[in-house]
Amino acid sequence: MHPGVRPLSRSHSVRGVQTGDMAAEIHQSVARRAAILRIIGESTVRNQDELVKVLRKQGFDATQSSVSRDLRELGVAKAGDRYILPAQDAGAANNPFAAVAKFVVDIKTAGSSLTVLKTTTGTAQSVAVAIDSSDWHEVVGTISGDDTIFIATDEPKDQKKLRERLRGIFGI
Amino acid sequence: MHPGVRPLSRSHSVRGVQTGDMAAEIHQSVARRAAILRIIGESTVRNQDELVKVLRKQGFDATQSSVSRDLRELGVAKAGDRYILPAQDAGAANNPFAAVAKFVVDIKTAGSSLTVLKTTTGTAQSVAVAIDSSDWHEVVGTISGDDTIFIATDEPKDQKKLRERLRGIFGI
DNA sequence: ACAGCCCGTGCATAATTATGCACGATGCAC
DNA sequence: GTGCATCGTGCATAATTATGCACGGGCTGT
Repeated sequence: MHPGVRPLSRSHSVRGVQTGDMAAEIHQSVARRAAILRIIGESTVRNQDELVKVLRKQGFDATQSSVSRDLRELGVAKAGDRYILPAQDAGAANNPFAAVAKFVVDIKTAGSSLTVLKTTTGTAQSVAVAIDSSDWHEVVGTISGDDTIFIATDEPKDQKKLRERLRGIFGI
Repeated sequence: MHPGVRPLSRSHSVRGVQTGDMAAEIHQSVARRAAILRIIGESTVRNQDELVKVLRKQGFDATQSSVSRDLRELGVAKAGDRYILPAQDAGAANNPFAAVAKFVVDIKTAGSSLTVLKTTTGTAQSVAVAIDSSDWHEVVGTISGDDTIFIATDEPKDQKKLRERLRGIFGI
């Protein structure tokens, strides 16, 4: 057993959570950044100290410096006295998933190399094109049918990384 | 004569300027704010001191504090290391065609009621969903296969109108 | 076991931005 | 003319944000 597996096991036993939450714990800053986007989208945030406090209420401990780095990484802007989310208009223009994300209904894995997406009928190909155009280096290949897409990755960590990314994109 | 008029007269006699420039002089901050928007739109501005310098080169004398107030008033945002203009186009965020337009390869008509779209393989359904979501009142109904979409309209003028609109959207 | 690499983080503080205060200019009413 | 209100401005500095540095954790290879 690798030492890295132990926190995983402890987390499992204390919280009784499922695999999805354990993955979220491994990628702490990923979860925190998602929370930041949500907080800013839902309320007015005027400065980083305020954001630090709101994050703490949601279980994230981070200092102003980490938050500054997060905001920079996320492309969040400050207009006058409040933070605003990255412009969705420009993002949508370059975001291949903007109009096809809604077609994805489920994400599963098969073994350690295959990720399976279920879509609404007849839309798999469009979603697959968006995935292909993203050129993720973890992805070895994709194949799509009518409502199902298979995405092959090499190592287990690649599959895990891909799954987290897809969850973020499709909100599943 | 009011004492306040004297500097104006002196300015006129010394510079030989015209009414336009006198108006610009009266509304100094209005012109400066327009210049700020132009500068930010044309180049990368990283901090307010830099903007003060560029403004000075264009004939505007203002300190960092005035510029800060201008930017606040103009709704200019700072994202990471640069200033960005206020979002001009929120409409694109709601554009259902943003990511599927590229799938359409041809537009034809059949008779006076049918418009036929050809798409890349497997993507017709996604494009049809975007068309349905637009709720154009000229459209009676749509049906899609793998790479073909039929759009029914009632009168010839409706078909013509639809075709022009689709040409505009898909650039064909 | 170790060393090396990479990444995220907090601390301290440099850099940047915002703002309180006082002032000058302008317009208006008397 | 004066007095008052409003506005924009600069100066000084408070508030906010960004970043250099050191550290710890995780991962990989030997």
